[in-house]
Formats: sequence, structure tokens, C-alpha cells
Amino acid sequence: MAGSERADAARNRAAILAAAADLFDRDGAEQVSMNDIARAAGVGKGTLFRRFGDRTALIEAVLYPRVAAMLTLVEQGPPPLGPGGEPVAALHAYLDSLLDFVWTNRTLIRALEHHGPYAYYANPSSQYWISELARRLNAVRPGENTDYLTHVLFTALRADVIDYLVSGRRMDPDRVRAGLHRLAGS
Amino acid sequence: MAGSERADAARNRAAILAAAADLFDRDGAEQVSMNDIARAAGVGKGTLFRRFGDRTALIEAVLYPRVAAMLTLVEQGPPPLGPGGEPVAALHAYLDSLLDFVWTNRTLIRALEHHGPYAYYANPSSQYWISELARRLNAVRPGENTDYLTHVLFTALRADVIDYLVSGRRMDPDRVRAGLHRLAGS
DNA sequence: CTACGATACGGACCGGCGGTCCACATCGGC
DNA sequence: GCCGATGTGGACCGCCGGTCCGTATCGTAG
Repeated sequence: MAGSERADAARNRAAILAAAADLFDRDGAEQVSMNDIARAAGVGKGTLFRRFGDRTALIEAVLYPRVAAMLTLVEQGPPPLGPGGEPVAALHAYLDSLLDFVWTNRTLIRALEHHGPYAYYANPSSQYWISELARRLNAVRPGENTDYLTHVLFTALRADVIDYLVSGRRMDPDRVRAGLHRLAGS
Repeated sequence: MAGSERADAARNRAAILAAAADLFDRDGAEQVSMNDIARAAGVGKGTLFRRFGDRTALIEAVLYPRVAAMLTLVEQGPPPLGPGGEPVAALHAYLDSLLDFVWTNRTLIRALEHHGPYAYYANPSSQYWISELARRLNAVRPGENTDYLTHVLFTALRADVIDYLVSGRRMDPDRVRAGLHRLAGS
């Protein structure tokens, strides 16, 4: 059957994704080598690269379902996060969700951030989060130039930044949240 | 002579620093291996590690004189950047200087940013820049809690962020500058 | 049930990295 | 000119991400 996946291949793909997710979440993505993942999945290294191409793609594949879940909430969920809500509430709900998402998946996202020059920003998901952020900011501040503010807010939502503030500086996550909302304006 | 450096050792140290600075500035620090530097300096790899310990320390050593120069201006130069100026002007002069410093040395600073979890923030220079920023912010906004704002501003001054905005997004550096000043408040 | 091409497998292998080690060379005070 | 302290350089180490290819497995056509 053309375009379809052999049964053993599908089994291995699932095993690799599960093993990678486990190891990444437990040890931090930067500490886990491709060999580690292959061994944990009970699979040869070649299989792993054949399925996913390279390390970055594997990380993105692990992250993908979590991105998709959040995307669904943003695009089709109930207000204020979903469409149809009042602009100020929509903006704040969006910031909260992003903050939560980044915090929960910080080890994976950090690994993407620290790969290549603009690799993280070039990621399609990032592009989407940024443009959606710009949209919601503009709805709250029509006419204003929110370009720079958009990027500052997005940068303040980087995993390494949040992680540094919360884990390194022991800043209360609610303080971070409040700071973000304050920057975004009422 | 105890504590002193043999003549050949001093010569090699200078050669290594010069070669490293050249290569880093020309090719971007992330592209340059320790072997490259050793070869360019006409020195064995062992010598390079004996002098500087590891890659991070070498990068810091290359950056050090530039940091020291800026430090002198901040601590002993004429107002508004140096001490004695009016608080608002002092803050804005400081932001401008930091922006300029980061942009000029972006390849070196990026290399530090992408090393270990909090390596960049743990760097003594960073600690100083941050605390000085907090001081000047507080002088302008007495009584307010400027903790989070301080870190957001400092993050907005990361080399990878500025580089992404200016080189990647083609944002006018003056726009970045204006945005920073706006965030810092009048 | 068999035969057979397409597909997938796994681990030896590759080049290059940061970092270490140590037999040997050089330096410089006496 | 002697000789211990200091410095040197490149072979070497373990590990990384990524590739290659002889072999095993799959699933279909007959």
C-alpha cells in the first residue's frame, strides 16, 4: 500500500516517541542523547534517524501533540481563550495559556531554543504563537504600533527565561504572570 | 619568580587571544572550534587549554577587555552614563550603552548565552549589568516593584534576541532602542 | 502456502567535538 | 653552563549526531 507504514515501522515509531518523551521529561532534553533514546526504545539508532531525520525533528515530533492540543483550544475552544471573547480577556487568557504551556514543556522547548541561530523562532509553531499574540494585542490597542511589544512579550515567554526566573531566581510564577499582564496592558 | 608568567607563556596567551578574537568576530563564535583557534594561533591545543581551562573561559577572556572598558565608562565616565547625572537620563544612557555593547559583541555573547542552563545569567558581568539596571530603574520609579521589569529589559537585551529582531526580522535598530526606552518608562 | 520485491532494521562506522595526558623542549635564576 | 620549574604540542580519549549497508521482516501476488 503506497504512502502507508508497515506495521513494525508504526510500532517502532510509537516506541521511540514514548521513550523520548519519558527521557526528555525526566532528564531534560539537553541531557538525553539519541543513543539513549534508541536504547530505551529497544531499537537501533538507524531506525530512529530513519523515522525522524534528525534530533530537532524528533523533539518537534514529541512536542507536536501538545502543541496541537493547545492550538485546538485557542482556535476552537470556548472563550475567553477561544474565539468570540472580549479582547482584553482574550489577550490575558492567551498569555496565561502560553505561560502554562511553556512551563509545562520547558525542557523540550529549551532544547529547541538552543539549536541554531533563529531555529526556535523559525519553528512554525512559534510563528503562529507570535502572530496570534500580535493579533490579540492589536485588538486591545488598536492603532498603536505593537510590533516591538509583541516580540518582547514573546521573548519574556521563552522557556529559558521563565525557567531562569522561576527556578534560578526563585521568582513566584504568579509574579511572572502578573508582570506579563502588566506589560501587555489592561 | 612566583606568580609570574614565563615570557613564552605570555607570548602564547596574547597570540591565542588575538587569534580567538579574530576568528570569533569573523565567523561567529559558535562556528569556531578550539582546534581552529590553536592552529590560527600557531600553538598546540594543550597550550590553549592550559592557559584558559575551557572554551567558555576563553570566550570570557576575549570579551573581558571590552566589558572592562564599558564598566569604566559606567562607573567613572561623564554623566549621563557615568555617575552624577539626572536619573531618567542615566537610565536611558545606560540602556543605549548596553544595547550598543550587546550588538557590537553579539557573536561572543551569543556563545555564552547558549552554554548550559543559566550560564549566561550566572556570569559575573551579567549579574553586574542586571543589578546596575535595577538600580537605575529604581531611581526613576522609586517605591515601585521593578524586579520583573528589570529582568524583562535585560532579556530584551540578550544578543540572540536583538540579533533575531535586527538581522532576522529586519527591524530597525532605532525601533529596538525606542521600544526599550518606552518599556523603561519616561 | 509460497515466493519474492519492497521496506525496515540495527549497530558498526564516520568525522569532529571539547578536553586530557605526558614525553619532551624551553626558560631563567644560580 | 647547569638544572629544576614551567610550558609545550599533538596523540589520544570518550562521546556526540548522523550515515551506511548486509540482513531480517513484511505483505502481496500467484
